[in-house]
Amino acid sequence: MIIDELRNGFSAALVAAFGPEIGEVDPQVVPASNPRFGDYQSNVALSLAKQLQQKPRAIAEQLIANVNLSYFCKPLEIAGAGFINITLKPAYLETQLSALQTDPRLGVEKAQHPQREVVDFSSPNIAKEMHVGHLRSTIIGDSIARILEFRGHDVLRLNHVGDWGTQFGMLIAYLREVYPTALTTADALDLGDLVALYKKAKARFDEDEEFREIARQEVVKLQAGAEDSLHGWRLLCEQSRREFQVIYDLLDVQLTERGESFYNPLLSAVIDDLTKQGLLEENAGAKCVFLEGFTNKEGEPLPLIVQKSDGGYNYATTDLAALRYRIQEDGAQRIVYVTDAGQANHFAQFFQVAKRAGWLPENVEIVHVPFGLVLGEDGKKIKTRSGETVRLKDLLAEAIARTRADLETRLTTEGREETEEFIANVSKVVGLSAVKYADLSQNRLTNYIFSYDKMLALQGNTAPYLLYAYVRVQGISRKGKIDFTQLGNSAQILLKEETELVLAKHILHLGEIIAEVERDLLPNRLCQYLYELSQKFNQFYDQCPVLQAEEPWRTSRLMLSDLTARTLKLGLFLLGIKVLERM
RNA sequence: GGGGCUGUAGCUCAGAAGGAUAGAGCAAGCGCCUCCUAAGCGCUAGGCCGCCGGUUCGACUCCGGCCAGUCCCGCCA
Repeated sequence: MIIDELRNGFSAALVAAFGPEIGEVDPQVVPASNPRFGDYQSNVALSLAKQLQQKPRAIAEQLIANVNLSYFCKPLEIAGAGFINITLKPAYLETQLSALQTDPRLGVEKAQHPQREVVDFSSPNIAKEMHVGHLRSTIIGDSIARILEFRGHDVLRLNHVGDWGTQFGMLIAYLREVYPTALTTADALDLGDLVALYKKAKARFDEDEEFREIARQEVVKLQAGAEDSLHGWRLLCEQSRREFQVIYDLLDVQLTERGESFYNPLLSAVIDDLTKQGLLEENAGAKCVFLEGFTNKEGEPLPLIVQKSDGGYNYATTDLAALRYRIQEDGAQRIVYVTDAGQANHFAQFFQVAKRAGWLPENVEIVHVPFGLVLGEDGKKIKTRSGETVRLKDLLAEAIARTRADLETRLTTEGREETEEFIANVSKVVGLSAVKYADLSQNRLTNYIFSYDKMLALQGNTAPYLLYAYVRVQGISRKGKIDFTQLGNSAQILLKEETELVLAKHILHLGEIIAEVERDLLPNRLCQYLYELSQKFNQFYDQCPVLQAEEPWRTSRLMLSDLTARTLKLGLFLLGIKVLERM
């Protein structure tokens, strides 16, 4: 990457000017804070002033005298208090861009040390419908997985579905009573009815002591492997799985299902090992590990319960077992959990227990990637008009339907005729892209206000705006009957106009952005980059005729347009978004 | 009571491993289609970066305290 080359150049200059011990300091090369300061800047002279007992500008001068970057940078300039401004030579940019012409990775390097990484995301519950709460985990998790995969990591995408535990005892016990066929015959009930029965079962569980006991017995039967219970359970899982798959197919998300039940045989070993470590204590009949740094209202240490007083295990036990399995059997070097921010406490707690139990080798990193809630336009938790949780299926269908309505209106006003197939496809791609992009383009830590009108808007930082920029490039190739792959190896990119230079420089930043997203796991940075790319392309498109330009500018501009489109396509792919040729 | 996250323009949000006058979009106002889709581009206006202190040559960014919102806090996940 260009920035690495600059860093190396500055580090060498630091050694040459001030000796090897100074060579260790960070050369502080960053993208310029403002275009009028050039392309990059180094702030190292300011921070060295005290240590070297010299004025920043004097340090900067000595540095510049020792920097050897003239083969691709214009003469370095000192500005302000001692900033060193760096501007790249257009000829160098032209060469770099030409090199991208044949590079399918568009300059994005592979990770130097590829790792085995687990991304745990989506995680819906069996016998319930996916709702808006699963939206962010699914979309953000998928994008993170795509980016890690593209960087060359060996990624295991795990769907830790809720397919075990108390709620199943409850549901099965209730079905035995009111609708036993559901436990013996596949698809006896549709999922909507199942969800309704689940709610009734829950209500019954909460108020009926006798039923509670029956439900508990059912959990014990299930965990012990009783065939009739297992059979019913499998039917429920099978049905839910198919429903989930409809959504995953629609969203183009790949996942390996490995639910909570998978870890059932490993739970007792967690308890045994914790006992051996001397971490386990019994309190009011429950087995727990008392935590450091977590206290209750009275200031006493808070426990993490790993075995309930009735002998059953809970999610903390499962999460610990899963963590061990992923490290020992999957060989994970990094485990990323994409769940809502409300679970931050839980993760901090079970991470602590895993650490204290010695289950976390030095080279393994575990990280919770939290995200905020999805809110309605009133700023409150999103609900349907009748106050129900919004089903994901309905939410996506609505986005597609609204896109279709917008599209049809536009076709009418523009007098365009399009086939049903075209309309259906554009509506689907734009609608789904809009939902994904609206989510991803926001810093995931904050709550996010869900608005169809905003996400489907044709202007601003939205999916339709980016898709339109891509479509514009394809429009050029259609109109001019250009095959971008046949522009010829000898063709040169020439950067003359300001908008061409600005666009070119932006294209060359992709690698830096991807590296940043990989480090911080913040896909909104990539969205920001792609939005700016689209803006810069539109400015170029406005200022510079392409097809009508004289050679060699015509070919150069065609190449620049194609590079923009390929960068957009790749970037959007990493967000899980498809492009369109026309819209 | 403890803890997490958030607080930046009227609205929705960027920016935070410290760096030069704080950025977009929407909404408002004004321009630009004989020319590759105007689903676009340009211009104008709009800010005690929640408050108070501290560290630093330099703080929206780091630290401490306070205020507000929100979520979580022993046998649900």
